[in-house]
Amino acid sequence: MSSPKVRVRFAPSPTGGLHLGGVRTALFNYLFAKQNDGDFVLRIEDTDQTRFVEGAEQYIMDCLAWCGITPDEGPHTGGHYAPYRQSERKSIYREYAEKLVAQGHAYYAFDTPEELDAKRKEIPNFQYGQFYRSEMRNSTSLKTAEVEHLLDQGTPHVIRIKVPADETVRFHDLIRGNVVFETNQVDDKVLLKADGMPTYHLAVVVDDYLMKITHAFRGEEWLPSAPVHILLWKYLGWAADMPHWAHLPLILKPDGHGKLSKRDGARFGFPVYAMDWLDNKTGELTPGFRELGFLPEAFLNLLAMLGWNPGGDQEIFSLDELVEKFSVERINKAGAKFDYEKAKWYNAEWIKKVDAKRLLPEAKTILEAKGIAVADDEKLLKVLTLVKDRCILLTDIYQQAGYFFETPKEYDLNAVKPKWSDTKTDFFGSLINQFKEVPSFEAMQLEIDFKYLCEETGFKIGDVMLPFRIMLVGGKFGPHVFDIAELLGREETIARIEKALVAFGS
RNA sequence: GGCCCGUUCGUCUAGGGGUUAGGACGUUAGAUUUUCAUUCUAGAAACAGGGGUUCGAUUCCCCUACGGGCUACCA
Repeated sequence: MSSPKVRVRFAPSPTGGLHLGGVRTALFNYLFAKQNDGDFVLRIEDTDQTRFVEGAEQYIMDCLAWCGITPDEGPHTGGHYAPYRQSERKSIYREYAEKLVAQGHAYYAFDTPEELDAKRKEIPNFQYGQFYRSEMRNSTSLKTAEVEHLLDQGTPHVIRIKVPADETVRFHDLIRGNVVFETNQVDDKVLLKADGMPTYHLAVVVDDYLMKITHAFRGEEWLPSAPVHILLWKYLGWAADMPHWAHLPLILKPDGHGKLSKRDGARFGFPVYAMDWLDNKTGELTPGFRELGFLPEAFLNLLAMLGWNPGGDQEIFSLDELVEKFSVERINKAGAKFDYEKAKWYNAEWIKKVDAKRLLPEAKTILEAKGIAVADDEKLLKVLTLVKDRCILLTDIYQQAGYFFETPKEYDLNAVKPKWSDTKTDFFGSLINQFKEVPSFEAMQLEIDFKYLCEETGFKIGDVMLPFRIMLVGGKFGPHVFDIAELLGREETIARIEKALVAFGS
């Protein structure tokens, strides 16, 4: 019998922005699926109605689309296993929970939140499980008649798994090897909440089964609850179909204290979310990698290298290469601290690597945001070719390319004024005349003429080169001056010299 | 506290019973670029500690320490 088609899922909760770790989980799922000609499923885990955030689901879709790892099935795409939102699957879960109760693997519990709180205060290290189960109000401790009465009255209740005593749960993790838990340490997790919604624990098992998921990649934070899931797979009679587990190492804060969270962005000065996230309630904007100027290629690349590597010296990988080279065996066990400096390096490498044409849409957006409307794509393309290697973030395009489309508003006068003189004014006057007559306005020719004029007037090239740059650019940066002049064209170059002469002379 | 997972330069990591422990980011120094960035060259920088096993452990085993995760009618 051949093994079933590989199917993986990315199952986020729509509770806000999608952070780094989430995208990496999605990426690893995607890589594994595509490498094995499998399906990548998006499932929205919106079973907690108190944490549901409007717009978060669309945001997640947009993030995946931006990254280029779009799901084969999902709430927007559809698929054979729809619906893909757990809230829309609500009616499915009760049946399985009740089945577990009937089999004695789960039970009704009537404890109120207040009662649970009290118990937790009273008993240190309280666990709702075999040791205290009998002290609580549930169908294992109450008389059958009383349970029926409570049920008939519609008393709010949950269904909890009945974790057995003195058993050992063993399972194989693709990343960690054999993992062992003693059931005595596992508590009776709630499976079905009082509002009729399943908890993650029930929903993930039922849906993974129903959706024929073969491999489950998720964060390491889920490792402690894995025994509950394993038990559920067994009790539901689906053990043979249980997916292979792979618990991914966490992405940690740069200072190594805890897993990376949304708040760390502001604290360390880097983005944590994939894209800008606007909290409609507080109006708070959490910046994203996309808006800060990251290329999705770079974002994915750096994420992939956080916890995985193919073994060689190569560090730059396209998505296709990642799909080809990815292997679960080479995922690390230890958590990785996020390093923003290295993240920026990946981005700079990708900007260099990518064709200028690829940058066109982003460049236009960035320039337009600064009030520069680019009509001439050809010119922008030439400009980008000239300056893209000098950009670390896409947003650097404004500084590096803006002056090609806009006369400098300010000049770095400190770099010129102290050494300015009337003779320099004369020099540039002559330069204007020369530029007016140059037959073809090309960088090479301009440079030759410029140098010739220097010789003629007795200026050292260095003395007039920098002022010339500042006239055209505004500051001490940018590619070769004569390349800039050529692109600016005769008219604009001369206009800028004339304008700057006024500023420098005053 | 309990349980689980982990531990190679500051960071991401390669390696693996005998190696000058390799690469990358960052950092330092120099070269190039008559601006800045790039680029190039060189340098500093690591096997958490203690016990075993072994002729030999950074590598295998155990313990300790440290780090992380979980411990909700959140995921």
